Amino acid sequence: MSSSDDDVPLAIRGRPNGSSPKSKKASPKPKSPERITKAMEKRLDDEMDLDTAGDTGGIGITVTNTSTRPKRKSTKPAVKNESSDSDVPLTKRRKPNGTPLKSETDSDDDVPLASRRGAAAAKKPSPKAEKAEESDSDAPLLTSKLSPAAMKMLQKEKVEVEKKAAETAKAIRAEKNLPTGKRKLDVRKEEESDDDVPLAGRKKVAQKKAKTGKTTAKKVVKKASARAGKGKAGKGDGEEEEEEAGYAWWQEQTESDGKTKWTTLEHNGVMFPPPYQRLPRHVKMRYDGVPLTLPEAAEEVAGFFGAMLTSEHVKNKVFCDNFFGDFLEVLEESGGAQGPDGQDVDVTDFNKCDFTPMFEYFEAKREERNQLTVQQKKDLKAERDALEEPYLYCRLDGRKEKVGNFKVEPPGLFRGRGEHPKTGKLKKRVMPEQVTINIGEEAKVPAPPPGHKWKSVVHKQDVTWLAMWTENVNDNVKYVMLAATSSLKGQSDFKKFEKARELKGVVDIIRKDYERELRDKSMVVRQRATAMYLIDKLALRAGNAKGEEEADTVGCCSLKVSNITLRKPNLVTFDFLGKDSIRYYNEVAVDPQVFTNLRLFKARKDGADELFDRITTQSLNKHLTSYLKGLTAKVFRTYNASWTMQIELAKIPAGGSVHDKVAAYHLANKTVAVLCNHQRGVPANFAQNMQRAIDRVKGLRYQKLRLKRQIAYLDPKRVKKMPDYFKPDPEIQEDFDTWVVEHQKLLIEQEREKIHRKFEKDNEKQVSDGKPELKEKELNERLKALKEMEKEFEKENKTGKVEPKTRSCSIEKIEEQIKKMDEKIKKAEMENHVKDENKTIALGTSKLNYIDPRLTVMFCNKHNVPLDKFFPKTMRDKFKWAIESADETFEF
DNA sequence: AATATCACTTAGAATTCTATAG
DNA sequence: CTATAGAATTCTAAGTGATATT
Repeated sequence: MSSSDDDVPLAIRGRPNGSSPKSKKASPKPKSPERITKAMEKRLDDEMDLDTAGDTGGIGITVTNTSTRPKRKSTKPAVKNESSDSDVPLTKRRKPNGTPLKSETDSDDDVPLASRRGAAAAKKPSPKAEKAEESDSDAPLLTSKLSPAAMKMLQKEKVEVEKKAAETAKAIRAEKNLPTGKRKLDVRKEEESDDDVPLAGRKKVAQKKAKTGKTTAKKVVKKASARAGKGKAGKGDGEEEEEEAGYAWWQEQTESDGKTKWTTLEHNGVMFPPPYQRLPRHVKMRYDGVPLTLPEAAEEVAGFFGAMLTSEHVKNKVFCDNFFGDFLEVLEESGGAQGPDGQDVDVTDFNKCDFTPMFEYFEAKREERNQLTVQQKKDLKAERDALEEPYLYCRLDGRKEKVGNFKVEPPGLFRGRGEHPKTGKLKKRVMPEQVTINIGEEAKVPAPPPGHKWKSVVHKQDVTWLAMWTENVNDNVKYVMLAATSSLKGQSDFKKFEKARELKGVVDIIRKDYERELRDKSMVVRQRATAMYLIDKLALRAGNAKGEEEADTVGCCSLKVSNITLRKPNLVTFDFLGKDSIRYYNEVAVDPQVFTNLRLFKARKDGADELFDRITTQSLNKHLTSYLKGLTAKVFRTYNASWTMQIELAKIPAGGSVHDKVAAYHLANKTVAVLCNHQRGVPANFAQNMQRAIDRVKGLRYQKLRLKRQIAYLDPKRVKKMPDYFKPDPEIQEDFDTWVVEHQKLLIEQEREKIHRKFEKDNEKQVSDGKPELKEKELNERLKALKEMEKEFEKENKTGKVEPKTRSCSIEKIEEQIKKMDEKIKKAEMENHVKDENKTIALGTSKLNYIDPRLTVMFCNKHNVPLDKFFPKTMRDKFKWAIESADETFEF
């Protein structure tokens, strides 16, 4: 059983000397020397800074010694019983957020599909980590998991990809009549001037014009016909449609100064959550077995926890402590708890609290809601929709635009990810008095709820938010902004991808520069070059400094010494918690100079010290800006993701079914997701579902065998002629005789249920038709079929033959059926395999944020695949600009 | 220069909807 | 038709990076 679970609940880390809540950690003096000498590099070899453990061949993992583990590791939970976690079903295991050592690895795995790579899988540190390791062969990573030969292939491929990138860059510059020289000054100037074109490159405009002309024309036709068809549907009809169609900003060439986001803005403010409704009197939490009567405010907070009893959060000590602390505070403020006789009860011990009555009440409520008829549900929904209606849209510069999160976040318990020190704290109800409204000067200010007023009303035209408040747990600002489908968001999305495409034009120079600077004498330069290398090759995030009161996670610039392990000759193991406390685990063969540098940066530091102690994200970004205005570390992620996608998509051959194309696209998508380390938790009952799916396929194989056995029945000579053909598929051969009996029982059982259900239904019908109920006799009559089945199975098991049900059944027809069955089996098996492979990989994030949507449009056009195979409704809305401006010729 | 503030994008989990296998 | 699995959507936390402040 995974011991990684044990890492979840940790004691709250005390914050020394009441530093200001938001202060970022004070950067200590750099420990690394300012200049690097040859001697220092030489000396590295004499120092014991490398892990010498392990034979070279192995993926054997070096266990970092305890002193270099992050603090987080060494802080052991005060109370922790090992056994409690082992009760958690496999499938509910939490992802390993705790940077477990390899040795803590779960040896038992989530029921794997047959094809699991043996040794490698067994050694994996955790399911999460596995993903990182299992990087697809196409991922631009040099993963040491692979055989030396495969590694070489990979390396070669990576080189190819970069070569291609360099060629592209040169081509771009050549097109601009620029020298292809190294002097970046020239390039920089050009890029900068180019950047003044706010949207697409000027050259593209003409091309786009032509394209969009087409679509516009089409639309006009459609609209006209729609109007004609509707006839007298309404006079404002045409106008309405114009409204809904939205603003095709990508067809305009208007330049904005990039500062002003709007000139007029009207909206209806925000929607507050409904007020708290008290629980029925009989629903009470218990304290030491005694039902408590709580004041309204305290009851609400208790309910927040009570509703979560099945969540993983309640197993987290920090979460419980934080909740309980805040609960007690509210309880005291609101007057305290009473027992059944009205006596005061002093609540002090979390462990004496029992929230199950509340939990059960909420569950019952939910079930009740579930039981409503379809119509009732519809009515309820309509009611809700009517309430939301006023907030759905705003009017920005006269245009109707969709608003995103117009609902004020309801109170609840803060669900911080990973080891967030504040997780579980009470998120208080937001009052109108805390909300600032941003709206046009001319516009009518939305009325605050009766008896309340807004904190303030502002008219900031340089921002896009409509309303704002500060949340109480982390003092973070929450904004109400437009939806992703809005033109404002669309434009900035477009700009993001255009910036990444601009990077194409300079990326080769940047790469040459940092490769050279890997050997620079200056520590600052060398650290910067090394960080650039990691950001570029591994798509690491920038890694801004973080505060004391946040989860302890890192990105590139904030990597700690303990996050990397080095093994000669040039293997680096990255193991750290990144954004959202998602583990990044990767073993990579790096450029030898990078390896040397990392050794140098680690030298004479503690595990908790910063690896890159002389650079910051700001200094790194400042440097990047000198190549290209607006170039920052995050652009590399976008660039590498989209570029990788383009390369992967280009590999997909023409021809084949739509199904094949879809699968191939998803595979390309997966490559990108792995590159970006996008992971997801395995759904609670994944293993169970998987097993069911596998059993279903086995069942199909048996059905296939039965078809063959029909042939055996019709033409017994064949069995002699080709005995192998009549054997069960190899996949079910093992213990077939035992299995098949079990399976047959199951089939009979299923049939029995079916008959029962049918009987009951028929009975209901009889009753509603005013006829007498069916007799028990009738049921028994029907159940006789089961006996028949049983007999047939017995006979089949003896003879290996099945009598066809229908007379007119030719061998040819049966063979046809077998073929169909084979296809069905193959498809189901493929799907199961993919499902298992992707169980921990989140494809959505890269599709939504990193892969230029025009690539998907290009792919669909080129291969004639409907776009909705990849973009669901909301994405099609969000990427409307891409859908209407790209065709099969688009190149990132 | 450090750091605080602000605005915005990116992210996985949780919830709701829906398609389809049974 | 209905239960369920998976897809889609919603929610809000957690990043990045620009700019203001000290």
